[in-house]
Amino acid sequence: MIGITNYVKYDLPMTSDALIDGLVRSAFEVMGVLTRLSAKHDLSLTQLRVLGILRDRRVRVTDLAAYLGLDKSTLSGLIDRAERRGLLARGKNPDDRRVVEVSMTPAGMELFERLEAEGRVALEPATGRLDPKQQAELARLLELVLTPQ
Amino acid sequence: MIGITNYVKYDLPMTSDALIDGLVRSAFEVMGVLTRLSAKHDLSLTQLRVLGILRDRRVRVTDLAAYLGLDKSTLSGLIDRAERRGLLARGKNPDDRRVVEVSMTPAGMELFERLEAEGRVALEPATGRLDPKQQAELARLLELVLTPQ
DNA sequence: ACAGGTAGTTTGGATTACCAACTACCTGAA
DNA sequence: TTCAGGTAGTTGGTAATCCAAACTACCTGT
Repeated sequence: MIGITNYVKYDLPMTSDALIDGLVRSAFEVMGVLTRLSAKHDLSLTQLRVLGILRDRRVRVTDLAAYLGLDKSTLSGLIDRAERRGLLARGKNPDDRRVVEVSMTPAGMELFERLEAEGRVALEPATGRLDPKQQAELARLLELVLTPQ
Repeated sequence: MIGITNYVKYDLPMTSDALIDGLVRSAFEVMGVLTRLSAKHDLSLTQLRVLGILRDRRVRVTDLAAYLGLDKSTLSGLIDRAERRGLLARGKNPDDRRVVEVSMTPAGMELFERLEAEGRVALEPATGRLDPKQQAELARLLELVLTPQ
């Protein structure tokens, strides 16, 4: 039994607490920055995220909901408000008239690009603590962690 | 003018898009995991965060609000609900009777520890894509990025 | 042609968040 | 000692976010 226990123990992928802790803390840090940034422009974090997704795409509501892990009904209201502000537009799909395709307006694009630039500046104090080589290494490791499979 | 432009350009701390992108994407990834985890136990992300903060501390409402970047009134309701569920407790400070100190109950502690373990498992697919050496390196770089100054 | 399924919206309710106003309490200066 | 002004937290009002269930409009296969 002891042998089996040890086998299982050493066979387990032992992720260090430090890594989990770092990932969670950096997540909260980044979300804090993005939340403050969005709030400054009267956007919610989810709205910002939607803008980011629609940046170079035109997406149907169902796909947007699936991607964000939200209910379609949640998106309805969110899109309503963004449309009223002129940031997003609803479009019909001629092949299937049930489908609503959401896309960015020029105003939405402009706002998103401004937010993006401000985000870069806001994260600078953090990223600036690494030298270029470390930045590249961190980017590489995050890419690895994020890549499915 | 060209000279000045170039000077400014090269003097700027140029953070690569890849790093910003990685940080933001990993933040959303981690928040997604934590959100699903919290939801499974009928907690909000903020409640989970409060539990994490109170894990080994007893904190006054004002400090909690400042730390989370939220209004005190937001905390009032959140603490109400958590108290009603038996996860948190309000305590009086004898030195200053205006102060309310929030602390975790044993039930809150137990729930948080369960969440913590589940979080480790939920993040395993991501962290498991790195070998132990890479995990340590990523943890080190994140620590650097997160450390003020 | 129509039964059953899919895409979105609407409605209702809980939570989260803010601000402003309020209560209770503390502190320092007269 | 007193009391004016400040601080800690709560309450009430409003808006946004989110979900689930019910609904409308539309598509698809038999």
